Amino acid sequence: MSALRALASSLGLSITTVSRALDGYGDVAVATRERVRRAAEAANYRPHPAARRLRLGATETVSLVLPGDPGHFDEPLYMELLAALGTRFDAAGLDLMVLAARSPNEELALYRRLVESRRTDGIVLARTRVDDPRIRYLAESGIPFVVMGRTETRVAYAHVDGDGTAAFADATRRLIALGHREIAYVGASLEYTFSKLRRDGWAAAMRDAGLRPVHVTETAATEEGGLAAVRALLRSTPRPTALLCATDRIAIGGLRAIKEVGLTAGRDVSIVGHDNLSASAFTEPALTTMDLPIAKVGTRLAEMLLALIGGAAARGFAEVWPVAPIERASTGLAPGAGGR
Amino acid sequence: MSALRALASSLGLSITTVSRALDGYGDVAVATRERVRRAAEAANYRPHPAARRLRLGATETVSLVLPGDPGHFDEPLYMELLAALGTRFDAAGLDLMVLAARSPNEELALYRRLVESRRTDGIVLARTRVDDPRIRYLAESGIPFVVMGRTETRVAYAHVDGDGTAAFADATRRLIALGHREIAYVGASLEYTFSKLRRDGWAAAMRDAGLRPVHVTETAATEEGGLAAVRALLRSTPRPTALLCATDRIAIGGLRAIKEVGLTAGRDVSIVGHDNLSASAFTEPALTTMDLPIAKVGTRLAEMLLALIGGAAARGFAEVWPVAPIERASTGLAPGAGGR
DNA sequence: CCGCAGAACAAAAACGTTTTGGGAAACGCC
DNA sequence: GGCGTTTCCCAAAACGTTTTTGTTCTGCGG
Repeated sequence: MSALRALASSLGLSITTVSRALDGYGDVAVATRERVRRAAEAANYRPHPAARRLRLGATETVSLVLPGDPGHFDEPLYMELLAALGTRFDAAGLDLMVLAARSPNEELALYRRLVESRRTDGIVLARTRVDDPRIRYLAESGIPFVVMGRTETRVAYAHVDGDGTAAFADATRRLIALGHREIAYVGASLEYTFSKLRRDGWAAAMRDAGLRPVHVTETAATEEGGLAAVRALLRSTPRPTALLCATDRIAIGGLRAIKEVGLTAGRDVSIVGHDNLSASAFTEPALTTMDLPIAKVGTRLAEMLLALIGGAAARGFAEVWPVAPIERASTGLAPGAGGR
Repeated sequence: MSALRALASSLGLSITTVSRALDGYGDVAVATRERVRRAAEAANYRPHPAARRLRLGATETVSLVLPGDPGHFDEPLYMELLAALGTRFDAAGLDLMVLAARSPNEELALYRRLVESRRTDGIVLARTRVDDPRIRYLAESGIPFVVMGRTETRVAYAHVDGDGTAAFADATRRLIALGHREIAYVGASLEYTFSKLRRDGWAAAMRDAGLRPVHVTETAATEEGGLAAVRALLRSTPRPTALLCATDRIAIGGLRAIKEVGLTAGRDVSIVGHDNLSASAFTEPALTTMDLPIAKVGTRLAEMLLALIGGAAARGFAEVWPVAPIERASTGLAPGAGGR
């Protein structure tokens, strides 16, 4: 016998009344409502989720797809994002489901399957590309979704992102103030929006200062990628005296490249990252970086998605948050720039 | 009209036949089955999950709770585990749901809610403690669950773990062979099984070599924790010449402590970690560490859980995998040990 | 005293599947 | 030709809720 039915008959009531009492409807006497509530509490009653979902036509579930970029998804940031999303959604009574794409090309198909199978009320999407077919598809499908990051599109989509452009422009200006002139940008593939935006910030600040933004490298957003890219950069002439890296992982690889050629980071070559990984405070020298409060971003994204599921329009939800600079020892005066 | 009903009527069949055709039952003519399959394909039909789950009495969902240890859960390992679990469960048609505990004390309550609300067919549990109430509860509740790691209990529970004891014993022996005598263990809290087991391996190898395992430190499994712990150790007399750290994050903090006092890791002090984080290959010097293939562990755990859900008994599922040593530059001959 | 409104509860439908228990037609066998 | 067996299909029940649509009182105004 269904749990609800058992509860009802034990109380001598109909399941209708019990259900409505638990949902706090007004058409059940206060005394009865309380009696039902206590009994439900005592019996530890919970409505059967599948039954509820079937009846309601809602899945009470939101989903996130881990990008299928082998070796790239392991960024600690995702963990923090997941945790924040999880707690917020849980508080709202929604389940958070995670899928993993096996490869980048499989990703779109996964999203497609997700919405077609009607297993989810909403989707959280991250690691955006400048031209992002996933976002196009989701927007077209009409399913509520929120995005961590940005993309280039004319349709409105709910998102939160760090202001990488401003942050990298600021960082560039700070380096210029320290006397640097040859400042390189070491980015991830520019098809990723975050990488492109950060490059734009760097390039704009360079031009504003009358400098030419010549050194641009695209590489994998890993330590290995950073190592290879910076190795190459340090062989170019004129040799950059400062390196603006799109991520901390790239910068950590860059640090090693600097050491490899006998230079000292923070003195001969300044280097800056982004993400403020926990390891970045412990590199040698400690890495200058930038910080976006991922947990807060996650919570905000969750709230946006809840609103969208509730029927709100995506149009109002577009937020670009400031990124906090974190100065550490890996940046300093340009060599030969003279005292402070 | 339900999708199934629509499909059936468009084919001039009953929903029974369509359902059975799609499930590949033998009591529907091959021709009909194919016809149905093609039509379903064309209509992009998927059974409504909630309806299916209600009827089947299965949630087709498994869950994992992110430990509510603020600042501790961000270990990249979890990401890799999640990805592996996700792909394997997805292949089996199960959804992977993640919850996040807000604090360690809230964790047990979360598991309780999880099983009581009947929202999940199985649970994956990680970050085990020597005395782990979560495992006791789950075992008692009868829900299928698998564990990454071990715990001390008399009940059988399905698990996969790295053989930290053997790995740390081996590492200790290697350090002894390099001439080290004062070898310290820098662990996480010993209430975590992994930390206790690794300490046991170290201690056993020390005693086997006639050395006294005196230097044991418990600290947070973070870079900060490692920094503080190693700082203290380097002030003790006799000063350890080698440090066996329970995790890479601890070791990364330790590296900085070594540098702080003007010593050189790999020459004056050897240091070893565990986890083989991507950053560990890029520390200065590169960190000697150990590697457990987390993705494979995840896949295996998923398979175990599938078997358990299928009715298998937990008794047979207990695996302890070897951990591969990764030699890098942070270990070397003990000072004054004389050439090889 | 009649009728009516409101309060408190209940019967039944609906959500979209899967599966049980047939049932009709075709077939093989004596 | 009758009879059991297969083969193929279907009607209906069931899963456990929520919600729609009543129904039965009670109290009250006229």
